[in-house]
Amino acid sequence: MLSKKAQYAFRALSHLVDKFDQGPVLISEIAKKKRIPLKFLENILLELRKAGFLESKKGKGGGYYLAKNPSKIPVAAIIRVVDGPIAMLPCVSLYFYQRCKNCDEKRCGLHDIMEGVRDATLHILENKTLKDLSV
Amino acid sequence: MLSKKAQYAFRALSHLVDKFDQGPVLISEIAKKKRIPLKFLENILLELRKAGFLESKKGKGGGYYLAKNPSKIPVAAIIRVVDGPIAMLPCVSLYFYQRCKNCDEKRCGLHDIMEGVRDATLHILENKTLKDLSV
DNA sequence: GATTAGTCTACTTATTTGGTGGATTAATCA
DNA sequence: TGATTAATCCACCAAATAAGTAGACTAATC
Repeated sequence: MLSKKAQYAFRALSHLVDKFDQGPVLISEIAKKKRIPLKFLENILLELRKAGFLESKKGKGGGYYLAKNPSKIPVAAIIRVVDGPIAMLPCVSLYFYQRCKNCDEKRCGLHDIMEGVRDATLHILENKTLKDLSV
Repeated sequence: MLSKKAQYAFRALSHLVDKFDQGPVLISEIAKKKRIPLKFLENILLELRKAGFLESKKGKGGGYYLAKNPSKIPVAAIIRVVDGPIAMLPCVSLYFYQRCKNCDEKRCGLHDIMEGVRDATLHILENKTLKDLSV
C-alpha cells in the first residue's frame, strides 16, 4: 500500500500538472483544493523539490511548480522519493537492494516470484507519468 | 514491501512444503531450521491454520502440516492473510476495498494506473503457488 | 522596511510491527 | 489415571514508522 503521504503527494502533483506552465502555485492553494494538511504538505513538496521534480519561488507571486514536463516524470520515481522501495522484497529491489538474511537468492522461489512482480509493476510505473494523473 | 511476518510465513511454509505428506512438523523444528523467533512463529502458524491453509495436531507426534496440496495454495492468498491488501491503493483492492476519500474513481488517473498494477501483480501471485517456493 | 511565501529544525502523537510471557487445553503414552 | 508433549490463547511490551504540528528563519517583492 502507498502511504497517505504518497497519496497526498500524487494529489498535490495532479494539481500542479493542471496548472503546468501557468506560474508558481501557493502551497496553501494546493492544500485547500486537495484537502491536505498544510504543514504536512509543506514537507512533502520540499522533499519533491529536493529530489528535483519541483521548483519553487519565495515571496509574493511565489509558490511551487513542476521542474519539467509532466510527461517526463514517471510515477515510479515519485513513489521512490516519498515511500521508498516499490518491490515486495529488499532482495529484488533495484534502488533499495539489501541482501536477504537467511535466503540464498539463487535457490529461493519467493525471490524469483517477487522479481517477476517487480518487473511487471515497473513496466507500468516507469511508463506512466504525471500527465496520466489527469484523466 | 512484505512485512517481516509475511517473510517468516513464507519461509515456514516452504519448510512445510518440503515435508508435505510426511506428517506433522514441530513448531520448534521450523523455528530452528528457518531461524524464526519461536513465539512469533506460533502466532503466524496459528493465523494460517485459522485461515484454512494449515492443520495441526496437539500432543506427542503433533505439529503443523499443510491442509492441502501446495500447488493448490496461491501465494496471493497467503499474503492477504498475513499482510492484508496487495493493491497499492484501497480503492483498487479486491478483498480490502475502501472508497477513496477525495478521489472520484471515475476521473482519477492514479486509480487507473494502480488498477493496472494490481492486475499485473495478481496475474502472477494468483498463479504462483506454495510449490513454487522450493526451486 | 513591511509583507509575502517558502525553508528548516524540532518536536508530538498515533499506529503498526515485531516480539514475549505464561497459563490453558488437547492428545498421547506409560 | 497421571505424566508428558505440544499446540492454543490471551495479554501484554518495546521499537519503529507514519502522520501531523509549531515556530523561528530566510528570500523575494513591493
